[in-house]
Amino acid sequence: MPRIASAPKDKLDPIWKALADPTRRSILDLLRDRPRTTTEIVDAFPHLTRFGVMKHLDALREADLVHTREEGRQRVNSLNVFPIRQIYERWVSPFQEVWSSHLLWIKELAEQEDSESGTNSRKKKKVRPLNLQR
Amino acid sequence: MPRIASAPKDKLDPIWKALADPTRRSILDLLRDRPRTTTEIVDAFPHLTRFGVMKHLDALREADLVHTREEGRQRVNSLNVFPIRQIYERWVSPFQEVWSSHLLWIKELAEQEDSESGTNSRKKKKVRPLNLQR
DNA sequence: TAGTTACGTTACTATTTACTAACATAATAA
DNA sequence: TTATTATGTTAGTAAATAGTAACGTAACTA
Repeated sequence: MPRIASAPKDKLDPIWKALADPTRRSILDLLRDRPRTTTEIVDAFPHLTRFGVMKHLDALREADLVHTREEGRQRVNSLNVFPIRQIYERWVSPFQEVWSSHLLWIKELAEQEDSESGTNSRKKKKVRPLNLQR
Repeated sequence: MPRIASAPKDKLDPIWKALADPTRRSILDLLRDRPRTTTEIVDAFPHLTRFGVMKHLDALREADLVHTREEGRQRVNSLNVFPIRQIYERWVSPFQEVWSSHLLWIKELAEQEDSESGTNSRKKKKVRPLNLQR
C-alpha cells in the first residue's frame, strides 16, 4: 500500500472517498429529503443489486455521513451533515481568501497585458505578483 | 461500464474524483501558498515518481482545479478555486438547512426519551417528526 | 405453523486506479 | 556545440474498487 504511506493520513479522507462516488452522492440526496429504510434505498437504484447498494451504504456509514438505527426488523438510515460541515471548514472556508486574491490577480494581469499589446509577449517572462522563485 | 450508466452523469464528478485523493489535496494545499513549476511539485513528493505526480496533476487539470501556463521551458501551475466554489454551492450550502433541522430533531428526540425513561422502548416504534412511510 | 419480507453475507469477477522503470524531447547554459 | 535541466511519454504491474449471483437469517404476518 504505497499510497497510504505517501500522503499523511488525512482525517477527512473517508469523507472524501465516500463523496467521490456519484451513486453515494445520490443516496445522500435521497436522504436529504427524509430518512429511508435500507430496502427503500435499494429500490431506488434498480440497476444495482442489494449488495452493491449496501456496500455504498457501508462507505457512507464509515464516513459518518449516514446514521442507521434499528426499528423492529427495519433499519432506518438518515443523513448526518456534520462531515460535510467539516469539509467546508477545512476546504472551502480557507480557500475563500485565495478566491478573492486570485480575482485580484486576474484583474492586474489583464491591465498589464492591455498596456503591452503589440509586443511579442510569448517568450517574455511574466512574473506574477506572488513570489515564484525558490 | 455499469457505474456510468447507473448514476446520472454529474457535472461535478471530475472535481469530486480529483479531490478524493490525499496526494492531490496536498498538491492543492501546496499551490494555495503560491504557484509552482511542475518540477517543484514533483520534488515536493520524493516518495513518488515524476510520472505519478504528473498523473495527479492531469487529474487536477481535468477538474479545472489547476491552471498551467508556459514560461520558457517551465510550466507554472496555479490553483483555481472556482470548482471548490461550485462544490460548496451544490453541496454545502443546500445542506446547511438540513444541518439546523437535524439539530432540532435531536433536541426533540432527547426530550421525548427523557419523558419516556423507565419503559421498554426497545421494541417501540418511535416515529420521527419527518414523514417516513411510503 | 408456514410463508413472506427485510436485512445481511460469502465467494467470486471485472474494471479502474495508482504506480514504477525506462525512454524521449526540447529549452537553456557552459 | 555539448551538457544539463525541465518536461512529458510508453509500457507494463499491483492493488483497490465496484460489481454480480447466490445463499443465510431473523422478524413479522396470514
